[in-house]
Amino acid sequence: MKLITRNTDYALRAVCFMAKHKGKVVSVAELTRKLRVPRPFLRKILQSLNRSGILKSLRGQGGGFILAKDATQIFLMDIMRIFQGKLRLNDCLLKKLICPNKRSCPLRKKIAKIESYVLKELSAINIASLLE
Amino acid sequence: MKLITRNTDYALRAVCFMAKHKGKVVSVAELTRKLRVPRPFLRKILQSLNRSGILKSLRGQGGGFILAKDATQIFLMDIMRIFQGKLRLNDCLLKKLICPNKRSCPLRKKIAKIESYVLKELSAINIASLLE
DNA sequence: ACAAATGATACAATTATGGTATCATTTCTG
DNA sequence: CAGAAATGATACCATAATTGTATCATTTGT
Ligand code: FES
Ligand code: FES
Repeated sequence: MKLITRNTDYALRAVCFMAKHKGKVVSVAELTRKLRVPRPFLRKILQSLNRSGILKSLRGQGGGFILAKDATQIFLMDIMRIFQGKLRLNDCLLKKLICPNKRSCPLRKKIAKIESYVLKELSAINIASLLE
Repeated sequence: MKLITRNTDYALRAVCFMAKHKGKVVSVAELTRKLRVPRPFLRKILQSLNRSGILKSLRGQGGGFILAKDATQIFLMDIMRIFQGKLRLNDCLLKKLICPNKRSCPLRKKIAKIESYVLKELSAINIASLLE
């Protein structure tokens, strides 16, 4: 069971690279060379990051991508959410067959507690803290 | 991102049912009726639980399955591990491209911490606690 | 005008999940 | 002993999610 999927992974690499070269406009071509990530896939990923406001894009010759905010303001959870959706550990597959009344379902409660912890921790990790 | 997959779910339902009817030998036929789970799939699942020592099976006419241990001694994590493998949140996809030396990789450390928490919590939830 | 970049989007391959089918073996019952 | 009712083992199939590729349109610097 993976917590982080491939596209989140690639996105992280790209964002970290750009954080290390703050202020520089980086093209997909360069990122592909530096990160060894399949180029068309990386493009798609960067476009998502752009739409989500993590990156800004500059079109035309000499264009590329650049961080839209400071590295301390971009969190792991933000990026995960873009590519993996909302973190939902719960959601009760086991409809009422385990617990009599889902209102007070003990399993749901326990899993909800785990979920909120994971969420809190992932939300606290920012890109800047991954560089040093 | 699901924490619990379908087969774990079905397994949980079955085990909970059997825990409620402690001592009774239950056939797949009966479980299928009660849980509304596809029969051949459920068979496969129960056979796994048998091989893993969660259930005992009794073959031949009048046979079926029965819990191999007390419901307080069967933990959510045990069942998850059977169907979903080891919980690995970490494993560094992002090979050395983020962190200079993976020995002291800050991301790995943080994720390892989250993993161990999740593991601990899931390991503490036993079947008996889901019945009441 | 042209080249170099991204935007949008449709399509394809691979893998994981969820599920079915079948035949062999065991055991109870008459 | 014969036959039915159960599981054991295992191969196969279907669907969905993940991981990509390809292509054409648009923007922009020179
Ligand atoms: S197990 Fe789902 S509501 Fe309780
Ligand atoms: S991000 Fe993988 S070793 Fe650090």
